[in-house]
Amino acid sequence: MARAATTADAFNAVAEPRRREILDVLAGGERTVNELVQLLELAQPHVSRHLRVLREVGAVEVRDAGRQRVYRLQPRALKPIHDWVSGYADLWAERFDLLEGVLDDLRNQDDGH
Amino acid sequence: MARAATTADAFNAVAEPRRREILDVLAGGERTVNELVQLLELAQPHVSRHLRVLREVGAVEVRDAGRQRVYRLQPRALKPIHDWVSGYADLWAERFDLLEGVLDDLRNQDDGH
DNA sequence: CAATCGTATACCCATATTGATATGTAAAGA
DNA sequence: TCTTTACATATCAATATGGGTATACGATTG
Repeated sequence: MARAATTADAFNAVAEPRRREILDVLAGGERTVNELVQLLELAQPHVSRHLRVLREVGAVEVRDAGRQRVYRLQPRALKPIHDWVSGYADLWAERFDLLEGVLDDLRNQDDGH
Repeated sequence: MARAATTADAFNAVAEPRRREILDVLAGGERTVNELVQLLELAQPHVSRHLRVLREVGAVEVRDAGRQRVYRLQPRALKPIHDWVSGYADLWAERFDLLEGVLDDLRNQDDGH
């Protein structure tokens, strides 16, 4: 069995840095494929394929405008990621680091004896 | 060129559901490899390899305890993910959805004429 | 020292990937 | 209608993957 498809879920889709860049650009407003090509300095077919992946996980939506296709962000698709990682956000807060330090010290003292 | 390595960064490491499960378990406290094997119902070599990936991105740390190896969470490694996705968190808030709806309506009216 | 336990690593396989390039297609313009 | 524009898709190559299984290795135990 191979690695999960990038279209499997938002986690996989967003693992690719280029796709995160695309989303970052779209966060600033709708964009045409060509606009993305120029902004990201990527080949057009690559942009199209990245957009396809993002579409399949629901992170972007398309709208036809003549012979252009306008993509826009659909940030809700990122919510599962946010929900998951937020559960860890507390754990690296400073106060927890301090606590962790204390606990480490206690452990080391135990090891020492 | 193939897909980026899972060890390239936290985003890639965490794209695998099994690795997220491992982190979720470790969020509850340190665990031995065997404990993870039993909790996750995965083959031991697979757990070991997943742990290796998580180690390489700094998401877990190991401690030797006799012939066992105790893994613990290092949540700081997930901070880049949280930082990135938090930028989108506002965008799916209800009030923004409402605003978005209004904007869509306006756009459609324009298209109609 | 031999046997066993707890982990890590090596190997094989099937698969999905990204980049590059070429080609197909629908819309707009001459 | 022919051409150009704007995208999407197909194909090829190289590669990293995760699962399965076998095996190697260090620590503990007898």
